[in-house]
Amino acid sequence: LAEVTVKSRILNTLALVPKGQVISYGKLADLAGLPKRARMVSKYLKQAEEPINWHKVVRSDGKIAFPAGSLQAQEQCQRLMAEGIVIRKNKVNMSIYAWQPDIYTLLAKLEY
DNA sequence: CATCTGACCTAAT
DNA sequence: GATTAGGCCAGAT
Repeated sequence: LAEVTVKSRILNTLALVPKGQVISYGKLADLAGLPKRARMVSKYLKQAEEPINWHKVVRSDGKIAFPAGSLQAQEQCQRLMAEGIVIRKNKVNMSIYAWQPDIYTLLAKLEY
C-alpha cells in the first residue's frame, strides 16, 4: 500500500465517526483495512493537518493516550466534552461511546 | 543487520 | 483497578 493511501484510508475512516462517539486506535486501523497497525494510526494523526477529528481516537480501554494533565490531554477532553461525552478519570466509557459501524455500509462508503 | 522508539493491544497477574 | 510482559509494525539510527 502506498503511503498516501494508508494515510487517506485512516483519515477517511476517521471522518465517518459520528459526533458524540469515539474509536480506538486499533479499531480504526482495522476498519481502515490495516489490521494490527494501531501505532500507524497515531503516527498519521500526529502528522495530519487540521481539521481532523483526532480527538475522537482513544485507547482500546477508553483512556486518553496523552499523559494525564498534559496540554494535549486537556485539549482532547475539552473537545470530547463539547460533543457531550462524559469523561471520568481521564477515560471515556467505551461501552457507551465506542463507534460500532455497520461494516457493510462502511465498506460501501470507503470503496475498497 | 541490530536496536530503539512510539498519541498501541491483549492477556495475565 | 494498576502493572507487566510480550506482541505488533514501520521508521529512524
